[in-house]
Amino acid sequence: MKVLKQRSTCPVSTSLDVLGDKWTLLILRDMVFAGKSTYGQFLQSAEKMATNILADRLAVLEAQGLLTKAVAADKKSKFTYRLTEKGVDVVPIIVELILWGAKHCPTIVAPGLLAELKTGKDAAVVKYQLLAREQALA
Amino acid sequence: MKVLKQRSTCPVSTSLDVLGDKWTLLILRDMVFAGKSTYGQFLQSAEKMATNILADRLAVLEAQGLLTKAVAADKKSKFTYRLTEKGVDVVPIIVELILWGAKHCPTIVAPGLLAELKTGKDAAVVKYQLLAREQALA
DNA sequence: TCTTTGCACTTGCAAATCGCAAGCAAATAT
DNA sequence: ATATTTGCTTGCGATTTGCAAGTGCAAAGA
Repeated sequence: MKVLKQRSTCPVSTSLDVLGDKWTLLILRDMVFAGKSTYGQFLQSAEKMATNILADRLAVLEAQGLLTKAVAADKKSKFTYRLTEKGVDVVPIIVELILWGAKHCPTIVAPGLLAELKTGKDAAVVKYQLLAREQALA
Repeated sequence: MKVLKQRSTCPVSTSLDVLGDKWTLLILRDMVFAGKSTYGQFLQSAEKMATNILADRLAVLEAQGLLTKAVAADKKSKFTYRLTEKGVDVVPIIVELILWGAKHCPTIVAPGLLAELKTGKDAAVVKYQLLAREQALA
């Protein structure tokens, strides 16, 4: 079981203890905005994360209760990762990262999504959280 | 000059290229919510970051245009770091980290701040961004 | 003037983490 | 029976981190 060190009792610090690295939030992004749920799908992202890092981060996220791991419905040799409520709650953080990146860095965002976030951020957050919950039941 | 590698054109990824580590956002937190502006003040935080890491992150943040470095008004041997607009724009990200951490991890938040964020998040974001801009002029 | 103190880093080094390539075992597919 | 897919694990060199100590400069004190 993965144990994380808590550096202080500040909420920003404790959040970063879990989410503060270059890969963890990309996994959650893929689950929320690309509907991904398996190890193989996560590996195919543009950022090309290493297999050992992916395995490690999935274990941490499961240990921290942001996602659950279950045998896939179609294949016994496959696992399906789904977001818990604690995981669904990071959607607002990802949304803010999208907005900041889109504004200040050279990026490519799906134009529909960006417009949606700019005109009604709160509604969009609720929508993607609902979508994520629905996938968790599938 | 610090050069950052961009892993993809996804805005989440590019944001994490700059902000995605355990320390950078703590510096910005200290500037926004604790009014800190000097090397020595950053070192005094509860998380005890190493001096070389702090120097490196300040250089990256300056190179990336999130903050500016200037000789302090009172002492020529001191530097003052101030947020740019690009830096002020990360306030919403920090706010979401506070809310997630406060909800899901054992943390200690100033009760007034937490209530403020929960009852009127957008207003609170605007308020702390204004405060940060005022400090940047001081 | 000479010394001391405070501030902002820099340096050195062991330890931890990362990136990359390869290997492995169980479940399917052919 | 053999090959492929899937989800990891292992090894290892390179990079990054954490910790302690040192450096350079300006201002203050004696």
